Amino acid sequence: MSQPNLDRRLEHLTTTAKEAGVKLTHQRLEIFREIVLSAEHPDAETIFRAVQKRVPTVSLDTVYRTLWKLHDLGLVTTLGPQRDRVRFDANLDPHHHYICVQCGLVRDFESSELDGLRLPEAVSQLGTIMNAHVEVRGLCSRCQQRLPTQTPNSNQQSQSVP
Amino acid sequence: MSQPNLDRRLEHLTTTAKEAGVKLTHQRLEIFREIVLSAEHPDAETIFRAVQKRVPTVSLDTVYRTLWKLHDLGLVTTLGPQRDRVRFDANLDPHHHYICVQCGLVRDFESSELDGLRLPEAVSQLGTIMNAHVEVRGLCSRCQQRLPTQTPNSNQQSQSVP
DNA sequence: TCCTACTTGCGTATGATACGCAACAAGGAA
DNA sequence: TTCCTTGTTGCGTATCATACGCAAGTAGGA
Repeated sequence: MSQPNLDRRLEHLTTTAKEAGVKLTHQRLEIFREIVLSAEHPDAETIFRAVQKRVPTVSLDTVYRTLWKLHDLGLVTTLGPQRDRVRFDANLDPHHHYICVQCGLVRDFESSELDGLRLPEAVSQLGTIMNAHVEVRGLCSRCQQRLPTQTPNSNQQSQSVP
Repeated sequence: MSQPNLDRRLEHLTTTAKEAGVKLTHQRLEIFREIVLSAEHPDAETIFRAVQKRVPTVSLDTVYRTLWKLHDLGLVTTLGPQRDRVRFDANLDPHHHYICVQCGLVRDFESSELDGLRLPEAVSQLGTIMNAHVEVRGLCSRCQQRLPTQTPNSNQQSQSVP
């Protein structure tokens, strides 16, 4: 990520934090910088080690809490099923996934149109391609109903991609 | 899943197991049935509880081992990053993921063509749609090089979708 | 500069997952 | 059918990621 881009992200962080009444501590800044600058989708442990070099007293727990805080603020997202364990799938036919961000429900759906996706050139330069599928995230109808007359905020993010 | 479909899957299991010299124990049969019959992409714990009703002495550990065994045989796949912790992603722009099944490396790639995916009707009946992205799995070039002159077998599966 | 609510770090708890080992059973051989 | 051999199971326990409670600390508005 380029410097002006980083600056823009940091500005966004500042604004969002202020709006939410969240304090911008040294630790949080460093953790955010680390994840923004990384192209690796690092996990908490990795971020911890990186940040530790510049803030030796930071604790792993703070990294975890900060990451979920950033997540709640909509500043980062997670890969794969949320806060969840590995799940197994016996469906070997081509299919795609719908994942509820609230309860973790996963449903398959089929689409011959999507099965035949044409991937950009760039992808094949990363390595071999074993398969490709679409992952859709949203709030399942059951969870929608359960939500009282509550502001569609607090814990679900409403931004873009995983 | 329908009965004839289940039968077909069980037959496939039998064949594959025999070829691999893997024994078909009562436990394994029940665990496989359970996961094949479920539309929920259950995790190990869930499968364990279900199987336990019919095989009270089964252990959770056996469920784990069986699931990974089935996985190694190419009979089931996992959702999201493999055998891995949750990973964080700071990239909020529309993008897609390339995931190495060997080392867990994740790379983003962009494609305006893929960004504008048209999802089938059926999906919107499952719930709201917050976002959709493509997940590609394969063996990254680095892992390809590392692999000695080894049969492309053992631990990577080469079948279809997550 | 002062206050106060939000944060941090630490110790520890929890929860998922895996490993070693001895008892055990699948399934081919006799 | 009975007998072996080898892969499996269950158990106890280890490991690893992640989260929580609390007292000390600090950001940032008054």
